[in-house]
Amino acid sequence: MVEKITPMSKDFNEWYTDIIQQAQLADYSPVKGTMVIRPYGYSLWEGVQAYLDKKFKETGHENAYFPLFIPNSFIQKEAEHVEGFSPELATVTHAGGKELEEPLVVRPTSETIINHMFAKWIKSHRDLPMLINQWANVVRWEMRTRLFLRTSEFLWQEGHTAHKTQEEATSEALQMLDIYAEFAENAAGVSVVKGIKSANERFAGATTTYSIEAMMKDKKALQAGTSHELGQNFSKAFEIQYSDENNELQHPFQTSWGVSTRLIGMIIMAHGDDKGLQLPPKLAPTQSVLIPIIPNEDSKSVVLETVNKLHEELRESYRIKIDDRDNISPGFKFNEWELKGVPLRIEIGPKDIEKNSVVFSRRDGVDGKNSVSINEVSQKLKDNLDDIQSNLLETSKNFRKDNTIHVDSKAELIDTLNSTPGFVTCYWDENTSDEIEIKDLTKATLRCYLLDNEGSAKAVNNESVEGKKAIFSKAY
RNA sequence: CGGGCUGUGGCUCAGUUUGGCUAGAGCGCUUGGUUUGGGACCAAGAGGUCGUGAGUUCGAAUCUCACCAGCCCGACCA
Repeated sequence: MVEKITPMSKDFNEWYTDIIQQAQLADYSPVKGTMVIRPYGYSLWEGVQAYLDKKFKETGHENAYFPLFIPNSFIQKEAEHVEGFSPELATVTHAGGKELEEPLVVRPTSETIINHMFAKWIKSHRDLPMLINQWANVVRWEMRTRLFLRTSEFLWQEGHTAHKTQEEATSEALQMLDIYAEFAENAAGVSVVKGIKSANERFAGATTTYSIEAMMKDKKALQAGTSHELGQNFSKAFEIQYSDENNELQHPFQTSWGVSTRLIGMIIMAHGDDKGLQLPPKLAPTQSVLIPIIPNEDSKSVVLETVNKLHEELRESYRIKIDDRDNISPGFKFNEWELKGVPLRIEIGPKDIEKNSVVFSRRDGVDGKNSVSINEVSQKLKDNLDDIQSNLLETSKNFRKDNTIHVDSKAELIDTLNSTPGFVTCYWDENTSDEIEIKDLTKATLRCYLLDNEGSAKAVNNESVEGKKAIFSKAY
C-alpha cells in the first residue's frame, strides 16, 4: 500500500510527486496536465477555503459566481490582458453539434466577464465600493505541468473590487495581501515575504502587482498569492462609469487578488520531509490519530473501550480519528500516518492503561515518545498542537533567513545565484533588460521588491541611482 | 514545437538482443486463519486486447513501418 518515498536529497521533484500520490492528496487524471484532487487533498483545500472565506467576509466581501465561458471578444478588450493570456487559452468552437458563431473562452481568470457585469451594476458613487469574490476553477493551457503547482485546470479564489479612488484601491490591494500573508504564516505555518512585482513579472493588465513569496525546502521561491491594483485599465476597457457626487462621470479604480490550490503545493514543499507530509495543525484534516495496540485477545476489549472513550471526549474539540484496522500492524500505521502528515499520534496499549496514561508522538519529532496521563490528554493535546504550529512557522522563517544572502554588486549577484541555492537580495534599479540578462545567466528571476523596504543603497545594476531592495531567486 | 527516454495485471519491473509450447515475478487486492509497542505471517484465489494499427512469418510482447500516449530537458506560467 505504501511505497518508499524518494528521498528529498536525491531528487526533490520525485520526492514531491511521490508524496502527493502516496499520501493520496491527488492523482493524475486522463487528460494531460489535469489532476484529480482526492479527499485528503480536498479536505486540506477546504481548510484553506474556510479560513480565507471568513477573512474575506469580515472585510466586507461577498461571494458570487460568474460563468465558466467567456465570449472571445471580451478577452480582446484589454490590450495587455490579451497578450498575457492568449497563449494559454482553451477555446470552445463547437457546441450542440454546431460550430459557434463566436468562440467561447474557458476562463483563465474572470476580470473580463466580471467587469462586463460591473458596468451594468455600477451607476452611482453609492454603488461603490463593489467588493466581490468568487471560488471557482480556471483553465490555463500550460506546456509543462506539476501537481498542485501548475495544472491546466486549477481551483482558486478571485476577488474583484471597484473603488472611487486610487488610494482606496491601493489600500484594498494591500489589505488582501496582508490577509494572504497572515494566512500563510498563522494557518499554513509558512513564513513569507511581501513584495511588489517588477514590470516584467506583473499581472497582465495590472498597474501594480503585489505578491507573497515563500521559500521551499529545495530553496526555490514560490509565489503563493497575488494582489493587483488594476488602476482604471479595465474600467475604461469595459466602460464602467458612475456618476460622482458632482454628477460627473468617473471610471472606478479596481483591484483583483487570488490564491489557488497551489497553496497546497506550498504546504507540502515547505514542511515535508523524507517521511512524508508534515501538516500544520490548523489545516490538518486529521489533527491527531489514536492507535490502539492490542497484543492479545484479553487486552482487546479494554484497549478499544479506552480508545473509544478518549475519542468521544476529544472529538468535540479536535479533528481526531481512530485507526482500529486489525489487519495492519501498529508499525505500519505509524509510518502511514507520518506519511500523511498528521501532527500528533496517540498510542494506547495495555501497558499504558495500567499506568492510566497514553503515549504521545509528535510528527515534528520534538520530544520523541512521551507518556501522558490520561486525564491530561485534552490539555496536552492542545499545548502540543499549538507548539507544533508555532514551531513550523519558526523553522520556516529560520530556513529562509539562513538561505538568504545579500550582495552589493552585479557580478556578485550573478555569482551567488549560480553557486548558491536560495534567495539573493540586492538593491536594484527597475530595468527589464537587465532583469532578463540575469535570468539568462542564472535562471533566477526578480521575485519582488520588498514591501517593507529597509533603507536604500546604490543599485547594483546602475550605480548612479539609489535602488530598491529586491529578491532574486530560482522559482516555481 | 525541438532534444532524450519509456509503453507488458492496480503498482514496480523481467522477458525483446538471438521470433517458438500455457507471458512471469515482487508488491497490492479478495477470502479464511494466525497476528499487533516502528513497515507481520500462512494458505487459497482473482486479475493481462503485451500502447494502437498495419506488415513480414508456419508462428510476433519480441522483427519492420506508421500512429498514439506518458516522463525528463528547453521556450510559457498562479
